[in-house]
Amino acid sequence: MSLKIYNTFTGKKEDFVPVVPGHVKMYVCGVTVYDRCHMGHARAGVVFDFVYRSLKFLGFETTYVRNFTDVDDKIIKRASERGITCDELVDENIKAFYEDMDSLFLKRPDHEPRATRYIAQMQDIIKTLLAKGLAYEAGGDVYFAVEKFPEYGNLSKRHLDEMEAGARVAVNEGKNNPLDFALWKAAKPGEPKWPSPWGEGRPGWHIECSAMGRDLLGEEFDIHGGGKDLVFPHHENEIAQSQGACGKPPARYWMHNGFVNINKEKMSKSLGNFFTIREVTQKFDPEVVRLYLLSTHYRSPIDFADEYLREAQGTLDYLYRALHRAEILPGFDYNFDPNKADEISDNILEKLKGALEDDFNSATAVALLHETAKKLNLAVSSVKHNSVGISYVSVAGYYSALRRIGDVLGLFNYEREGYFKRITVFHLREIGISEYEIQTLVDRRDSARKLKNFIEADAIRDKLLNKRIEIEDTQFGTKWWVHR
RNA sequence: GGCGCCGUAGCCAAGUGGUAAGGCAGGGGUCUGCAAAACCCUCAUCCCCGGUUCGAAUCCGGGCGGCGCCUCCA
Repeated sequence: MSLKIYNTFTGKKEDFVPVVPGHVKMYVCGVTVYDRCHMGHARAGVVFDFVYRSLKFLGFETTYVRNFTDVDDKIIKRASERGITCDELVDENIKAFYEDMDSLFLKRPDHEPRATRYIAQMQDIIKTLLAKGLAYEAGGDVYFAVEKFPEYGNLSKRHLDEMEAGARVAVNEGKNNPLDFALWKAAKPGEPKWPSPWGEGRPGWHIECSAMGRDLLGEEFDIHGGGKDLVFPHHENEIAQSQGACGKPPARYWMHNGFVNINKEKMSKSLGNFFTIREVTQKFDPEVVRLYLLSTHYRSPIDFADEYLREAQGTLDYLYRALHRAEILPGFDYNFDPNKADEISDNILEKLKGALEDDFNSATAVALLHETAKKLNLAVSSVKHNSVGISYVSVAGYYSALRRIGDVLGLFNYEREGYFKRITVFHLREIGISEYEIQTLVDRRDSARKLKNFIEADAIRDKLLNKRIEIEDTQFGTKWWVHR
């Protein structure tokens, strides 16, 4: 099998054929940096990070571009409300963006262009469009004339006459057609501005992606991604501009991720039902958030609720426990020769490949995570019970396969016991008990058990359980952890 | 009003022509002093009605229900 990608443009899953064999060029719309990122941004970020990791896993060389929109109406408005400059606002939010996205273990794209650094390239495109008669000037503004571009509406599957009938389009006196959109906006007093052949002003929203995509990836690249809400008008307009100027659509495959919902409704600022990334990662480990977001296919909507995150948390605990059990096995070798485990891991990774090639099916990859962890647990317990040499090979095979799946999903970033230490510290502070206190109680219970004083031992266990500390008696001694 | 998506077990969620992945919850076990953890077993015929087909959750038509876009938005 080979990679198949659902293309919004055709509405079908298609065989993926890159412009340059073996090399994928991908452009994903980033954020407008006027505020902190919410879970919707997290989903788009995680989804395309997963796509990026998948492409690499599948053996493609990949060039990934994700932009920042750092000039825009909302930025101007917010900066003036707060009494700071646009630059200050932008810098602050880019910094916050990196804190949030880094916390979610997103790999940095190869290029992260900012719109304001591409003013000249945008103006070049606008000049071309004017020269071709696809755009017109109106009092310092420049608009794209949608009627001059016959393919307009092909991406979002709508037609000009239908949209005009919709009548929800704002009327602007400068425009010939209410659906025409701004390529260049004349500057109002106090706004950021750049000189141009049409007077001082600033670029319209859509033109930046046309300019940056072309500059960094060329006139025709492979994948263009973003949230579903960008299909219209943003990507539709981007195609109009780029194709209008260059003669061909900028990208071959258009990928759009579904929304994050709250109670089945779109999370949005206007509904006031949104959560910022930092609010969520304060309650749940970022890897839990990743695992949850990837447990549903990227095109489907995903409902967001603590209850669901808690389930993902349970799964992540289970996975880390399985890894940990293998790691503490006497004689476990982190540097085990992977060739010896080939048959096992190859088989699993072949399945992973199948899932990724099927339009990046992360949900199936997550299922594979479960299956592999279960087999790892079995292999570990068989080693414990009869120490047959061959089982070590199985342990190594399942262990490395599990980690490999985790890599593609962006999980298991915490080394060895790091994950458990992290959640322990996090929750103990919340519960208000120290590790020392816990260990003292655990030791007292062990003494009681040795004397077969089970009433005392169980009383201590209950006491710990009340503090959400769970006890596990193993052949290697008594372990405890925070029950979440 | 136009366009589009979706409807799989109590819940979450894959599967898009050959007789339903995975997870949570539930039930029954193994292990354990008892637990916990882990493992094993168990738990659906795919919104409704027609049609195409040897065969459909999967294709077509019609309903019903939910959601999204058409305005800034991941």
